[in-house]
Amino acid sequence: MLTTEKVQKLKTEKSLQTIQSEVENSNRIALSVDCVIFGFDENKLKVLLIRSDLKKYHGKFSLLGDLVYPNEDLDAAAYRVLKQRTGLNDLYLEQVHTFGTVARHPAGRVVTVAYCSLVNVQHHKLKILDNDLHWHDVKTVTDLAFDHQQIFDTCYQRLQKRIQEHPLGFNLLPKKFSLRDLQNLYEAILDTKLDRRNFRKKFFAMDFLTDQGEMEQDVPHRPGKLYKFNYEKYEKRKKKWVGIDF
Amino acid sequence: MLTTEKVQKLKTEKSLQTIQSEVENSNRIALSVDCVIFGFDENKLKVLLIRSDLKKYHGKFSLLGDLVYPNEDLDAAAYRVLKQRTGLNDLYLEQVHTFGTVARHPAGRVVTVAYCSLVNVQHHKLKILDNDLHWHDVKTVTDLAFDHQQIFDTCYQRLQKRIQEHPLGFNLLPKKFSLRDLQNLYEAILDTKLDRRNFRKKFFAMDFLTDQGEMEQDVPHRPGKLYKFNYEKYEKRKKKWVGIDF
DNA sequence: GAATAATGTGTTATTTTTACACATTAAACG
DNA sequence: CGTTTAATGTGTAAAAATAACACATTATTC
Repeated sequence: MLTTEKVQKLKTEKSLQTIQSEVENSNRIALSVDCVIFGFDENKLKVLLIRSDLKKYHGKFSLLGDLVYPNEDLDAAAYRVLKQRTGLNDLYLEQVHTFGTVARHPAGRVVTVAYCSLVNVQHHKLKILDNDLHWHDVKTVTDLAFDHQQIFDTCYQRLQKRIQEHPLGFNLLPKKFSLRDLQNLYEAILDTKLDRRNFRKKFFAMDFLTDQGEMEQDVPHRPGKLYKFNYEKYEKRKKKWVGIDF
Repeated sequence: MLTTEKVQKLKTEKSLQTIQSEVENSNRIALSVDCVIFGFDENKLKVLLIRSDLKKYHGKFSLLGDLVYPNEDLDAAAYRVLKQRTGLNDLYLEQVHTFGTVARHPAGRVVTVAYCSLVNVQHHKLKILDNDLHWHDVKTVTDLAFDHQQIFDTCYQRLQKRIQEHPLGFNLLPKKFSLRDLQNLYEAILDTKLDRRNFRKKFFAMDFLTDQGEMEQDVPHRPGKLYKFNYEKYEKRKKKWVGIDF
């Protein structure tokens, strides 16, 4: 693969060949990616799960994962898994954490990199439903296969944190949404109740929502206004967070 | 390594053997850890660097890294590297990000997991100085070997963020420190100037500093009081951050 | 047309953050 | 020893952000 060139071995330096031999099979480890894909539907936060395809974990659910190919970028592997398993592509995907204890996988040493993703359930209908792929209410996620419960918990905590720092939530909503939709989303993700008036004030003050002049349809009560999130405005005004606080 | 048991292959399930074969050599990848170790000295933020031990990057500096052993937990590998290269142990170590583009290492496919660490330069004198191991001012870190510049940048940004959310900074200071020391640390890490009065007010309000009744020694001006960070009090009062803000 | 259930809005009190100035103390220096 | 120097140590007032809280409005349902 690499051109052989004459290299000197100095006291403090190693040749490419030396390193290459260290990178040989004996030191290699299987590497996988696991995707924790959050969605929002019926005012509940959901996560994509499938039946574990490993007999040992028969009946248990697991995250979407697969081995990383030797000639494939890590991030690309995460996108591929998502595409292969769900038919989804073109969405936000963030690396969260790498899990690497020796015994985490029953088939041998497999280090896995967890990715977190947020998709709009309305606009990204699943195209593949193999292995009971389904949206699972995060409130009832327990006892996943492998160490996937730990991975899920880590990603969920990260989501809770990130959602407060960045406008990720809008990826989970339809393009046009009411402020009630938005508040429901935040309440579901943060698992808390928020004051409606202060919530609205907060978001209006940010000034990233544009009034579409449209109203909700088919709601059994006074319809609310529909808004769009203005990414351009957000990008321009993005603030760098400074404030010591713990 | 694993006991062979009779397993049925169902439509949606794989046997351990099937998975094991997938985890075979052809799918394995070399995995390394790289440590970005921050210290603080002479009112400057430093980072531990060594000369790259790879001829191709002769003269360039690099982070402390090594391959992960197949039978070694990922976190353990990071601690081992730190110990082996510097003689240091018993310190805070946090996983930051995993870098996995195909061509990031000239010797072949090597995915690396970056760890970030903060050490007290005063209390953790380096015991090993091979390969020009030294504390390098972060302001002059440029053009590192491999993709280590990117890794360093990522870790530095993470540090800047984490230092504002958690009391990590105290790991970089002597056990007893003046408020000026503390402010210098924050100013160095965040690369900004802070108002002395507001800074003091902030930290006193947190109420995690205990007055040691001692004063600075050998300073060419009015000595300041020395404080200790009270970890117990912090653990009890730790606040969960809630506040949508972006 | 009355009841219902939501949307939509404003004020006040509290807390947090920012900006800013002067007296105090110990060391250094003549 | 007294003066200068360079830092520590403290308080207040304005501004901004947050939290608590109530009532009129609108569309639907019955």
